[in-house]
Amino acid sequence: MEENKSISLFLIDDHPLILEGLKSLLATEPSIHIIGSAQNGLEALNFLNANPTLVQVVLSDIDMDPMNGIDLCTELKKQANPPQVLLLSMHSNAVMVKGAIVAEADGYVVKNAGKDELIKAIQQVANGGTYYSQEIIPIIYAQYQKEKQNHKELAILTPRELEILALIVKEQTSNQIAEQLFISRKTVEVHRANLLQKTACKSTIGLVKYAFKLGLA
Amino acid sequence: MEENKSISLFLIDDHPLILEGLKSLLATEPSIHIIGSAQNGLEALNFLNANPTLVQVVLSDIDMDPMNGIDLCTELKKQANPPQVLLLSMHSNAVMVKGAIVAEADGYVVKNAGKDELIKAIQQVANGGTYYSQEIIPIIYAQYQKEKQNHKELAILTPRELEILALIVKEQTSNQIAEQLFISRKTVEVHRANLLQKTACKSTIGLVKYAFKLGLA
DNA sequence: TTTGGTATAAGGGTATACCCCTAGTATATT
DNA sequence: AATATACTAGGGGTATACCCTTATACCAAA
Repeated sequence: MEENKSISLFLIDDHPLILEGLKSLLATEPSIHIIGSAQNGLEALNFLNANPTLVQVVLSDIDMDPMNGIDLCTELKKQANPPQVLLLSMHSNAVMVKGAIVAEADGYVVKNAGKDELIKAIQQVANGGTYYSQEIIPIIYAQYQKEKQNHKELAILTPRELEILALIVKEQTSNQIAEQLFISRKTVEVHRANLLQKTACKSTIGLVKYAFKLGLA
Repeated sequence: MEENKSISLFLIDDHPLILEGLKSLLATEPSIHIIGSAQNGLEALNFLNANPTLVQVVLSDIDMDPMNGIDLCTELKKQANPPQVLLLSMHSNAVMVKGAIVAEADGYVVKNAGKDELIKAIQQVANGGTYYSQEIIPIIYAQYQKEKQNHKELAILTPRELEILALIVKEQTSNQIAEQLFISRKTVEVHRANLLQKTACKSTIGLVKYAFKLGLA
């Protein structure tokens, strides 16, 4: 079942210029015919829900509002006979790629791919396969490891320690934190000491930087 | 001098898909003919230097490497008879727009503009005019004010104070900073006091947050 | 030439951060 | 029942941060 019939494609991108560009680009490819297009995930979802089984492959940008490409994919894949979803993105952003995988996207193509690669990706997912641009794979892996690391580090800190860290970042002294939490200043100091030890920081300044790095501030 | 002759255009975008898309898009417009294209600023600059007076309008993306669209524009505008430069961007990012203005770009079109708007922009800059997408203007203004504020705050701090702030963020104590800068611990403490006073912070923690906010860390 | 800003330095004082130690209580986990 | 972990709390000590005031030297702008 290579390409006996032409593939029905639905295009989604919030930038009209790119949308029109992709249309022109793919218009010359006989194995693909474009059913329609939308400028955001919500609009696309409405069309696809109203016309099920019409579209084989959905080619969607990720950055959109309302409803980005990943959320659209998640919604589509909940259905009984979902179309194949091929996501397009500007960036080789690992978080996005991870999101795409979680959303069960059938493929992920970066925009600095060529026309040939795009067409190959469309054909591949249309045939029930997957297509992820080669270059993103190492990036996902690295970022994935890093994220795992962050979560592990956060898990070390107890709820109380996180609470106190938050107050430290708010420029509160140990005395103020103690009053606020109805505990002794000494207890706060114990938590501080544990925070320093667990995070391997030399001083409160390190804790603040740590909080920033983990996005707690 | 409306459009007696067709406009010679040079296209630059690092994403082949978008580049090819734009080509297809503009190919149908009789008032414009595409001379050539490049995938980054450096490549474009080389071509344009080798072939001066050939190109009337340069339509360039901003995010590129090596040499982004703004730097390319700056370089081009240094020359005797520079082409008109129309910049394209994904984002209505104020910093970029400001950069474009500083670089003396003749226009700035966001990618969620339509084909008609793009052609209008090209024609307008080809005729010696300028074209900035309507929607970005309020955003520039707001961000511009904010930036001015940031710069004003930064300007308050003397070079020495910035130097010491950087060391504070690196978790150095006053004694360590003093040793490192071959000055007295007391002097460092004076600088700290001035930093706290100028930034209206309560403690070193505030200074660290301040440094983060201003992108110094 | 005076004025103002910057950088330097010092003495003296209090509050805070951080170090060492011990130790009770509650809640899970095994 | 025993063990582990989190949270609580104390005593005692040193280093650091931060507050007050005063003071000198340099340089540039008014």
